[in-house]
Amino acid sequence: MKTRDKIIHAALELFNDGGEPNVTTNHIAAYMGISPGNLYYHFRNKEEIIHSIFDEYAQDLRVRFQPREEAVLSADSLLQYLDAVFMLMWRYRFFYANLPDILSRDPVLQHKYLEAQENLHQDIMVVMRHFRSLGLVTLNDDDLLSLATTLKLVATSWISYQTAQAPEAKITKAVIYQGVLQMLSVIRPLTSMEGRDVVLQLESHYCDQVERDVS
Amino acid sequence: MKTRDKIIHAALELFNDGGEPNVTTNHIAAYMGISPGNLYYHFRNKEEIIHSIFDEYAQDLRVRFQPREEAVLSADSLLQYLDAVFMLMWRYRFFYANLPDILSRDPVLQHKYLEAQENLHQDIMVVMRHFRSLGLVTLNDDDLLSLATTLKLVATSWISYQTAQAPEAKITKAVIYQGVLQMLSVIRPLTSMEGRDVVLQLESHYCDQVERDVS
DNA sequence: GTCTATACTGCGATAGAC
DNA sequence: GTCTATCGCAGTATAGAC
Repeated sequence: MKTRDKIIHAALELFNDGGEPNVTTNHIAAYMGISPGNLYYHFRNKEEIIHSIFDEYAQDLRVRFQPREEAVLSADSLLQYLDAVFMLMWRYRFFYANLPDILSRDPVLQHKYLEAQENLHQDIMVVMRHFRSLGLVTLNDDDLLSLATTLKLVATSWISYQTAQAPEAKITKAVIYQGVLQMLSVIRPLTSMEGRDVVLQLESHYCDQVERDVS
Repeated sequence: MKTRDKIIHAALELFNDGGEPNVTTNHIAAYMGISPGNLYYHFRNKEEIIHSIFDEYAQDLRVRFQPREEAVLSADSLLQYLDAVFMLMWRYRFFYANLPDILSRDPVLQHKYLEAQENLHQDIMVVMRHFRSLGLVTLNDDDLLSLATTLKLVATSWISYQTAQAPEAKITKAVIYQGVLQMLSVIRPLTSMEGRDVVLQLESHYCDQVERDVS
């Protein structure tokens, strides 16, 4: 692997582990056993490293969140869809842990982020309207929008909410799965009979995942 | 007013306005027209200033969130209750904008925060059980807990979620009110007939507030 | 209590040899 | 491409005069 890529991956690892604000370029270099100078040969500055990570993330997000017809048709394929999305959150968790901070320091990144969010919002609305047309939820347009906002908020804030509530605890996959469960608990009261079955199925699956991950 | 208190209030103002990480002790001193040395005569360090602000906040929170019997009995007094709480969020909004960051740098504050949260959680549960016993919502114990989590999450994350979505926009009271509306939209689907009336009343009130604040 | 001046620190970043 | 050495800066914090 190229040094440049190694730097990106080392940085991602350290950011996820220690929080982006606490990881300096020197830390990254030391961790890799290369010199600071070498790091700066490959990247103009720390921002550029973060940008590179974000670009990977945004591309992944875009691909995985692409609404796929089959994902909405069965509980099982919906599950694949959710899994993919939340593994993405896990992989780039440092980002979710300090979003306002990171964005406020970097207008260019802020802009990229907004574009990605816009995209995401469209995709979510498509999926949710699809649910509605299948009769799994019964909501008017306003309620659908509120729900989308709540779900996005839970998803993007879950990690930082949890670290604020239980700081000593590391962010584990179990924490992520609990976030999915929280989202499902928001959706459940809004479902029809058929929809409820799907949600309950998903809930029991993610409960198992939490169990497995804790033990 | 004592210099010490002036420092606290100047810091609160600057933190709210510019974000705590971007405000240094020098900024505070310059803003007040005193010397950095003088500031450090009154406070050992920046942390201690933040602690003082947090102590004021925690005390306010405790008092205002104290469940009052009458607050739950009519939509009107419930509204007083909500207003008081959200004005508190407004007054100390810098805190909500950077919670994970601020806490991760300061274990003592983290601990104080957890105590305050524990308290808050108890109070919320009391209020919600009261709602249930009045027949305004129909939920089992698990659902009640999920709802509490979602509401706390929306409340604590709303400001940072909004700043991430619309960074250039200042945090105004309208933003806070929209947060209340978001919470109400979460509650609405869970209410009984009578409960729904109360929620709708509250929603129309906060809609008016948003309107008024925008214009 | 308040000031001025300054020391200390850690991080971001660069220069120049190899 | 990689290293060593080092600069500059911003922010925290202190010393000592008034």
